[in-house]
Amino acid sequence: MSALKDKLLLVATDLFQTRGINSTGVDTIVAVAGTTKMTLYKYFGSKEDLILEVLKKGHQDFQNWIDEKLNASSKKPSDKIQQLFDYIEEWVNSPGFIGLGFIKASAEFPNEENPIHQLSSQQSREFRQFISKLASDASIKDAEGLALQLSLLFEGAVQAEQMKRGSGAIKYAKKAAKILIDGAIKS
Amino acid sequence: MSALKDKLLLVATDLFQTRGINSTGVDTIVAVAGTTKMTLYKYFGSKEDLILEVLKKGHQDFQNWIDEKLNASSKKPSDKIQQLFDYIEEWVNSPGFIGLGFIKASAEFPNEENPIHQLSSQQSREFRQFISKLASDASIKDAEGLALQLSLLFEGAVQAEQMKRGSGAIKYAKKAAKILIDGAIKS
DNA sequence: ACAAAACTATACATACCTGTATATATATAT
DNA sequence: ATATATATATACAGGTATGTATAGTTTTGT
Repeated sequence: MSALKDKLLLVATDLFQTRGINSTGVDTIVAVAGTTKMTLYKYFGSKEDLILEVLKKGHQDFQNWIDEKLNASSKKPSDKIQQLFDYIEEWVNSPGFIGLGFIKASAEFPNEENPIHQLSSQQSREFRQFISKLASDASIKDAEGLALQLSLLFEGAVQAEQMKRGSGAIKYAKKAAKILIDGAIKS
Repeated sequence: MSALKDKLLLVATDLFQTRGINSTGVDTIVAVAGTTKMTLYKYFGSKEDLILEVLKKGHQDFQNWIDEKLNASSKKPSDKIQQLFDYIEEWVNSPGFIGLGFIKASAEFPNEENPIHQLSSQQSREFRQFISKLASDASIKDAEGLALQLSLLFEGAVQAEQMKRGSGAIKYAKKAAKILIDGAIKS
């Protein structure tokens, strides 16, 4: 990957999250990245392409991070799901945290036929399935139901944190997750 | 209130939710409302003013609706909080449901100094305080903690439903809410 | 009927947006 | 060294955005 393409993705990710996607023009992106529009349009055919790549990279980075953390800490399935929100909390409270791309993107592109909306929707679904697998590995009966509940807490907390840094939402989301997981294990 | 102003608010509310706020121009709004820009700018000094009024009206309407439902059904505080998600489910599944304005608005205007963001943030806080009062009336100890958790479920479910109608998120949010409320009562 | 208010129609100023055309400069590789 | 790929600089086309200016029409109240 070219250094400039990387820089453009990085800058766009940050600007999209802090100023909004529609409110961030390509002129601003190239100015901050220290390059020109010609270069941006060489690597990304359109602004839509850039947005899609930003979303893909953000989602991959997050999934890889969480995956590594879970694999490094424990091999026991029932531990993994219990630790999920510990790592989410760590991620939310890390200095570089700027939120989740697909939450903002789905709000800014609500039309279900829009490719950006479709990708956002898919990423939300993928993360839910990831939780669902953790749950079913831990022998939880209604794994999908629990996964949906935990994803609501997760997305709600990230949204709250995007809205106001240091909201403390993640702390209570974690407590709620523990209660729901314990309840799902026993039943 | 003038009939045209009302119509403009109604049309703007719908278009903002279904197409996004930044993606909806005032020309589109007046065309759908069947009037002209001159009239829009007579009632609303700017597009920002219109957005703010749309948000205020949407929040008031929702709060009034939920308030009435809760007051009509029961006078017992401990019943009210238990029924909260029943009515939220009814609201989400009602035909005219288009989501919550402040969720989309805070995503589209992430800058904390922006008046639209500030209003969104305030409305989210107000609804959380509303839940908190229900909880403390029901003699729940950590009323604020529970209120935060329930608001995460609520906003997460509405977001999921905005993303994809018929997601079923609210059904599981309701189940989760029941577990969390029962847990908070006993402790 | 007549005056005031409300509303429409239309054109426009100004600014910004995405995307491209053209020409030039700078690395890199063989 | 020389060709090739990479990047810059700049201007501009075409579209759309918000907001206003100006003039005409319709409705309403008395």
